[in-house]
Amino acid sequence: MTTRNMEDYLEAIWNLQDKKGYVKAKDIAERLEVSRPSVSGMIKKLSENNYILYEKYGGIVFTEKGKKLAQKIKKRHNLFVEFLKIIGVSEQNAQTDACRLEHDVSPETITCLLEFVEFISLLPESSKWKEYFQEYLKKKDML
Amino acid sequence: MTTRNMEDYLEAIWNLQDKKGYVKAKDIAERLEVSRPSVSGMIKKLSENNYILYEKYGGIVFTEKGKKLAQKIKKRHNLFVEFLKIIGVSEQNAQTDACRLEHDVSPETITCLLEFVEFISLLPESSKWKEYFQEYLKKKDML
DNA sequence: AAATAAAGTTAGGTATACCTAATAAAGATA
DNA sequence: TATCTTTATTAGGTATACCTAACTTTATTT
Repeated sequence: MTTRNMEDYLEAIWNLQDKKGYVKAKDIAERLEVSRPSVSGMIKKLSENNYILYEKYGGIVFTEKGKKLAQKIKKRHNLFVEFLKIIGVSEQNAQTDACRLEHDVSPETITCLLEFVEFISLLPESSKWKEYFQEYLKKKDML
Repeated sequence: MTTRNMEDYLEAIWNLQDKKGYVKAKDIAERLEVSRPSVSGMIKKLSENNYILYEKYGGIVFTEKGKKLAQKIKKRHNLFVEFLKIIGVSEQNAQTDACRLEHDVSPETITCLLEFVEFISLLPESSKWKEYFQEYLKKKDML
């Protein structure tokens, strides 16, 4: 089983891989704001659980299993960010809140949220729901 | 500072208080599916942090501070449940997922979610957004 | 190539939260 | 009231995840 934390590290590694093309323990530490020993420990754990391939002082490479999981986590993260932005949360809070929300949610909720976000995104311009929503918020402000 | 766990216990105590009129450590243990020693430990901690008043082998009473926090947590929980139900999650999953989602979310997200749920709930019947949404899901099913 | 700097690991320790087994207190019943 | 049952606590131990300080390995510079 994967813990919340393993998921966070996998996601961080995925993002670094994506951005820099390689992954250094130091960068993981910086991104997650933890100490380097903490990263060492988690790398060992992820390696033992076959999410990554790793040799001491060497590089980090995803296994198929790890890649699949990392992608899944990343998708879930983006889904939450998208939703949060739809309801008006700022980019920054959307990012940090998504990191917290994305764990331990039932598959049903993921599916529903996905469909809801899709539905909203695909609404025709003419529906104007967003304008209505903003108008609603404005009215509330004035009370 | 309160941890995620303290919040879970406070919420459980609040709900039991509400339902039975009094709170026994045993009931907390059952509701949260933890052992009774775990409950003893948390009761001690909550008491030390002035969220509840407690004496060994005695009853549990909220302080003002504890009451306020418990209410806040409960409201947040209900907000998530409401939202999850709007997007079509079953009552049961909505309840369990809300328990997980309700922690560590930024105030901005709470506000946005609240306003969004309010907005959706107050839409006139004539808006028919729900029908559109269901129709959208049905069409997807058929692909 | 040797010295220095940077990156990674190990050792040892903290905090949270959990558990089982054993013990103590309270409450119910014979 | 004494016994038995239920409930609560303490003792002792596990697992996760974190930290600092000390050490090792790798990489860079001179």
